[in-house]
Amino acid sequence: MKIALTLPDDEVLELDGPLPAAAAARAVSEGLARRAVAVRLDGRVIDLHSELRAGGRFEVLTDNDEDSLQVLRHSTAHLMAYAVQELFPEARFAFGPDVENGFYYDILVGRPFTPDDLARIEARMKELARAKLPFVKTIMSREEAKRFFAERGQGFKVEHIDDLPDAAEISIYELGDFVDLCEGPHVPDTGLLKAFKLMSVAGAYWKGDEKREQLQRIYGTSWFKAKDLEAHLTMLAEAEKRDHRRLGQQLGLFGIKEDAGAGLVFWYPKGTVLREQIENHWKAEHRRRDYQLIVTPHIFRGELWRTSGHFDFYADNMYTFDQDGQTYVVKPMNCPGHILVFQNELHSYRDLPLRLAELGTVYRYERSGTLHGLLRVRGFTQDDAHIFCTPAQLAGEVTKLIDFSQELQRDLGFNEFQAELSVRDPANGDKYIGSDGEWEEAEAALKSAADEVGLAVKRMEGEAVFYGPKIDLKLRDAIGRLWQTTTIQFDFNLGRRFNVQYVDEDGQHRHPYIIHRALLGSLERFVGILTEHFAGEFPLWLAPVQVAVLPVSAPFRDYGGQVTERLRSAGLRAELDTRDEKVGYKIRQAELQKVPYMLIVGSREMEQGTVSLRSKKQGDEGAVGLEDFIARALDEVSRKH
RNA sequence: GCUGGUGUAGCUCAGCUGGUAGAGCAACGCACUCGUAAUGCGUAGGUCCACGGUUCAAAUCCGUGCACCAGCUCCA
Repeated sequence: MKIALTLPDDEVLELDGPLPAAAAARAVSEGLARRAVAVRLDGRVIDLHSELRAGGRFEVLTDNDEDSLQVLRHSTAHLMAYAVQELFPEARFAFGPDVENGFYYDILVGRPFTPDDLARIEARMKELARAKLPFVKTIMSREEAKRFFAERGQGFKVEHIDDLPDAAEISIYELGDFVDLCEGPHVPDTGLLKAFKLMSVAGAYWKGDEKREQLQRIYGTSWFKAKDLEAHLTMLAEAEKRDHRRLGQQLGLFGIKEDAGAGLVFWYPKGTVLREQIENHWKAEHRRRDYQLIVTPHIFRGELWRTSGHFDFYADNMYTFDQDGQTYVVKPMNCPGHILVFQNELHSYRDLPLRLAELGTVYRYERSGTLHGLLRVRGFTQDDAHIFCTPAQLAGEVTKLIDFSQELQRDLGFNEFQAELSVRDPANGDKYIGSDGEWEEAEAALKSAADEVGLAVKRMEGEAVFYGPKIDLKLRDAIGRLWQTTTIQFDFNLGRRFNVQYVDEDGQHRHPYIIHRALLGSLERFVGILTEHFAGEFPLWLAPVQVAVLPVSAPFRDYGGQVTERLRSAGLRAELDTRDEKVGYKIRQAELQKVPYMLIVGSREMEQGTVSLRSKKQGDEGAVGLEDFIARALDEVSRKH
């Protein structure tokens, strides 16, 4: 039989089939075949050993292809499982997929893996890899496969087979003495597995279910080339250096105090300055866009949370207390408060869209294991707003929001964003509040708004919360990581529950649409991200200390004092280092504190009325006039970068 | 919440198999009066996370709780 393969350049290659994919690759090009890792047929990646029985779009994948990395990583997971099986014959294997940057395998063994075990496993993997063992695929019937794994005590595999759809082809892969249930694909042999490293071990549940067995998950990373592995490890080291928890302490920005409680953030003087800059900018930008800023209480009576429905859903996560026979709730959200403000007067359609904004501090009980520095806390300040609008205003408001979000975050140093549109789970319809029509309308508004600002949106089926669809924005930081910040959510729930109304043109009372949104997410989380993004070297307008004035020795303190005072009167945040230390020491301290500018003053400067400028970016820049420096610094502040 | 690890001076950490604690930085004092990433000497500083247990003796071993770290699960 003839098999027609359409190559990426649209050329069609006719071959006698069936034939192994590797042979087809050789027919395309010998050189390419030597570098082949797998092939892609009609979009599906398959391994080189597999027989081609039909034609289609055909592509040979080399180590340059992103899909090849996935194949490599999944194959490394098998190699690891093989090594584990040899060292721990009683091991029972669960899932072992590839993930971003690597792979893991969930394994059940009688005792915890130690770092020492990981070293042994890795060493054994290296030995096995050098043997260039082939990955051999075999198709089995369902019953045969179940019997096979049952005989070997691999209960998870048997259970997995039962979960596979009836139509699924059941295949196993042999790698030396290790046999695994797997649909593939894999690299041809272990010779390609060279640049890998086992990273860590952590607990994980069988099928992600807390009620099922807890397994040990070994994480590893795997690359085609040693230098890629190295680059990855360097990136991880870089991320560690940027860790906001470490920098928060080193730079005197923020921290968490065990005495006060987990997940509760203390903002130290310098961190408070940083936060204040962000808050001031945030407020100014909101006023400019016709938002009205409000302040609402931190605790509300329990009744309000019954009305809002939060008690039903989140009682376990709310901090409550009783006083005078009343239950109070420390607010976990600002919404009910904003609704009360809206309802303070009767609104006309002419008032809409009405935008209420608040830097509202909320508290939520989060499970202890989920807490993480400033990124996941129990008390945080949302940069919150609620927009009350008519159905006709919906799409326009969302467009404005997406624009606003990106503009605000660009001001703060981020330039790349991704968006996700979370919609209903069609299979679980009655979980949601609001009519089909409302959901469709809201979804369309979100989609068209994103389109209008040219933002690509990934549709997340079933990811919406019960009260409405939402669009989330993620930013990409300086070392390529994505962080979710902005969320724009429709709320079909609160308007009804609180019976929020406005008077329309025709005199009828109608429910406005409510959009709930946070652009930065929370100040705590955002400052954590910001700190890692800039590695603590904040742009001048945000830097807690902008200028350090360093007298060369004691006689020049007075002159340094005058310089400092002038800087402060010009609106710059300057500090004078009066310590009895050599100038080299003071410079080092200012460098470690990541102060953008240092002004060194001694006899020369005092005589000429200048300062000697040293910038964090360029080092020694020589003598400059104080007023010239001030002009330059103020300009930099106003440009925000 | 779960699995594993960790908790020692303000900070970063050392302290082997049990014999009541140590370094660097920071702080403070003295000397030096200093020119672009650490001047020298000295002083002070600890409920070894908390509570209970084992032991003649616990920072060290055991239990419980709390906190932190890596993940899992969760995140209005």
